[in-house]
Amino acid sequence: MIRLKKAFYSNDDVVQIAKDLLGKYLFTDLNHEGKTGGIIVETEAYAGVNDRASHAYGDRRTNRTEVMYMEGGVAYVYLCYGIHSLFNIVTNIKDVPHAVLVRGIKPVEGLHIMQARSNKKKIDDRAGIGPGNVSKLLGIHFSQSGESLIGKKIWLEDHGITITSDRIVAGPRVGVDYAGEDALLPYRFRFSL
DNA sequence: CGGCCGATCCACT
DNA sequence: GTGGATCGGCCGA
Repeated sequence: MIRLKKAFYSNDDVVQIAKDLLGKYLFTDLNHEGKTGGIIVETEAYAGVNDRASHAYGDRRTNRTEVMYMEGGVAYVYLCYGIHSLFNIVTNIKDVPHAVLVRGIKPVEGLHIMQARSNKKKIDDRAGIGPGNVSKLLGIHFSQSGESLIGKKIWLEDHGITITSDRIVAGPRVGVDYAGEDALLPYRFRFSL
């Protein structure tokens, strides 16, 4: 297994990164609660200032979105619907606000810890589907926006799983109807185990 | 300062 | 299939 390094995140093709992230392992080890993680099974790419679905559309620099303008390899986490923290992986170079939303994981590591964090009866392969659920199981909170993905709290690993393009299903992103034509872009990627 | 709304989830019908 | 929960961020005044 190899920890993903800076170079992986600094690539300028956010759509390619969103596809490459499928099959990678996402781990957290927060507040000494123990290591938790799973395999990324669904992602969405958000392509910066020209993407109407992105929070950074039109070069909107605010306190919240400033994290997306950091050099690739940090977490952009924000509150959605007043309840859910959504976890994104910031990519590209400094001042180019690209990001990939992690929409689903297959739980693998620290299942009992995830169980305690969730309201679910059982942590199965479906428990990590949905971006709100990803953060909930991993213990990620929007206050952790800006956290490095090269550190010891949140990180990604390559375990040699390769998802060939014929196994990847692409489609339009979820919940972005307001984005006009950009809502139709096939920037959502999934695969089945 | 007030009002609107969202990259969602879950319980309930 | 549907509607309620719930609150920070953004924008206009």
